Amino acid sequence: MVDGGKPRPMKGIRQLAEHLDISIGTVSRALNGKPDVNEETRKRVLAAAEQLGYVANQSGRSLRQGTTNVIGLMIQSSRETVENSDNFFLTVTGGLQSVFSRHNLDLIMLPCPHDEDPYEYLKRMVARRIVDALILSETQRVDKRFDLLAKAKIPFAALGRSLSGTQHPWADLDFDSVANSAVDRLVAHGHRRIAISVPTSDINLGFVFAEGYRRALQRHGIPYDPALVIRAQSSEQGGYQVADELLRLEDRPTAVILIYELMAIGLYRRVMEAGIIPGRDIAVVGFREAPRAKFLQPALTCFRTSLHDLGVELAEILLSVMPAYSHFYPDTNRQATWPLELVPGESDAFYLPSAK
Amino acid sequence: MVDGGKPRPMKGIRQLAEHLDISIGTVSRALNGKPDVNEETRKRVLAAAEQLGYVANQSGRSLRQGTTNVIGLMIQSSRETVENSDNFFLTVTGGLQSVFSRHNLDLIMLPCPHDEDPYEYLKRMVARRIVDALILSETQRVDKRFDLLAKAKIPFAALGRSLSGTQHPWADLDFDSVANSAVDRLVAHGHRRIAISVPTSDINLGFVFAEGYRRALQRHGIPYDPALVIRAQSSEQGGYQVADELLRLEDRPTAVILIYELMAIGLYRRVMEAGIIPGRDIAVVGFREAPRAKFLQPALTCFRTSLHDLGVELAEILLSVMPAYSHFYPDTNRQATWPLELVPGESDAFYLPSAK
DNA sequence: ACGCGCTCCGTAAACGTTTACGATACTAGG
DNA sequence: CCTAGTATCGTAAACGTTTACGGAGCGCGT
Repeated sequence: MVDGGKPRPMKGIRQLAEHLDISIGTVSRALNGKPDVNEETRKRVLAAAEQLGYVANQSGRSLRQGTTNVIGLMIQSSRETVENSDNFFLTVTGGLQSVFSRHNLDLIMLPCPHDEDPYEYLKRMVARRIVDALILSETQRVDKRFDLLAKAKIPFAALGRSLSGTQHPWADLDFDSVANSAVDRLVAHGHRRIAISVPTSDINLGFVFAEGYRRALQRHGIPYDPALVIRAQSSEQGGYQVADELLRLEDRPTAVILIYELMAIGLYRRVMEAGIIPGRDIAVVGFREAPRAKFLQPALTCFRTSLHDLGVELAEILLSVMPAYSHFYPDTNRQATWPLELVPGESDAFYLPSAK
Repeated sequence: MVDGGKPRPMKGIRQLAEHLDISIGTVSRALNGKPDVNEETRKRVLAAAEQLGYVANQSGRSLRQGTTNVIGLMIQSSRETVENSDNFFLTVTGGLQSVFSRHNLDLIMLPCPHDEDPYEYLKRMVARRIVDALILSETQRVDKRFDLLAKAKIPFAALGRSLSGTQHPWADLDFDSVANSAVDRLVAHGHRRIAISVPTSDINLGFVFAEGYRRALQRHGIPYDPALVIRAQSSEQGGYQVADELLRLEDRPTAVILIYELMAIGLYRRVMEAGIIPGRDIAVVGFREAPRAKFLQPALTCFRTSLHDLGVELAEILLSVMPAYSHFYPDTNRQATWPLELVPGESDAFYLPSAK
């Protein structure tokens, strides 16, 4: 052995260059797949890099080419989110990464602290240029963050819709038609007094959900009663409160649609305390996680989808608005409502006598 | 108005300097609170920076001073994690951030893709120098990642213990004494044949949990039966499978300890299918989330803790091993087992006839 | 022999900061 | 008036990359 074959800690591309006895520029070109470099030397460079464990310093690279190869997913982890979001984000993240990794992009999650204004937090992250592009989640009905990103000219997409940021790219669960189908199904079972739960925050999905519900009622000629739209946290506790509200109503609904399946746990509990059996005395339809719903007693009728695939779609949408990658995804539809599939359970299986 | 008061997009500290008509070095010193700068000019600089919306480019800063002011929390989001971890991470993250933000450190989450080896992923992240320090989670019993970090001389702490990385700093839930207390309580109720669920993966908490269980049995003179230690996913599905296993045993246990409270949903379901009523025919004790457990029917006896405060503790532990911050937390205990508190429910309230 | 094009490689500038160092002005003490 | 000391500021180097540019070597056609 001639000299140090032992991989001592890499300092930078310079060390690698003088170890190979070629210029630093050539090494860089070799590593980055640039055309004008001999295939023979490229192999040597790659081998040496692998052996010495060299990985390009991100700060240097970012500084030079103004790009970080990192995509940020901002999550607010608001109180409500912490209660309800489950592994929603982790699952979507899996889908996102499966696409990003093909382009050597890394995904990081940016959790906005509870006590910081999301807008300010985002502004800070944008200014620090720590990411090349951003994915926003938990979109509000009006959400100033879109204007911020548009003004900063940072590519972005959203996990969820918003009225702000005209025509911004997004992918979102089809809350609208879920509410629609749920009403349809319940009406077909003879129900006409149907309650619905919506989130307490101004998150846009609540509005979309409620609009789908309202539209379905109208289609069936059922009058809209605001008292049946119940705001509650998307948690077991929230489900308990929903049931509480329902029991308090004089003309008690015979069915209820929950925006989050775990709410059913609290709701079941509360109505049973009142001697009411879910699936027999009251119909319940939930949303979003079929495997979980199956284990409730009675099994919750629910809507299922692949959040992973939603992540894939969203990743492609984002890349299609990033100049450096848009040629890979030229004809992408920039706004995707993600379908869900009904999974029948026993929680709404009974028919009201009034139905024929 | 003299000239452009309108904040046009900031290019860098240079623009800011010539706008103020002072040197770039002084601006930098002013912004960073260095001593040798006139208080008067510092005020002017800060005001101008605020007005023009200048924020230091992170790449430039990182390149120069070799520090990023970012802490990474690596999460693996393995299949099992996605099923079970819930908002565990988001809640702990809140605690972490409440400490980090005091030091102007940002926390990002690094989700390792399912199809990538965690070790390789971590190596990549370390080499790219995207973070100053790292927090590992979902620690395996033997976990090579600790050696990697030690070798790379990157400050780190772990959310969870491991046998690797001798004396590495960590904070962890006290799985040991939870299992202990659960057994104590069940034995006091007259149970002697007590099953326990552990994770399917090699995550260390499963071993710790099982050890506490085993130790408690020994203390009570109850023989250890390996058939009663049931490996299952920490999910509703897993709970269902646990119940399945229990029902298949010839000498059926009268009590079961679950490592994750949502497993109770599946377990309840399965045993009720067999005509067995939880809380009457079989005692169930769960773990980790009291507010959720309360809404199960019967309410699950459970152990509660503040994951937020666990995050706070972990953050302080990490900072205490970071040279730049260690003087803030000089006498921190570097290894913290986090206590949990029993929340009695109805799922284990009954006493076996054999108990006096 | 000459010019041209091609392949491959080295040189050096540039990215935006921070910071060591030196320069300047001013104050105080003699 | 001179000097030392202090407060404040400007200058320039350095961090590790990427990349525009030019140069060397070579083959080939005229």
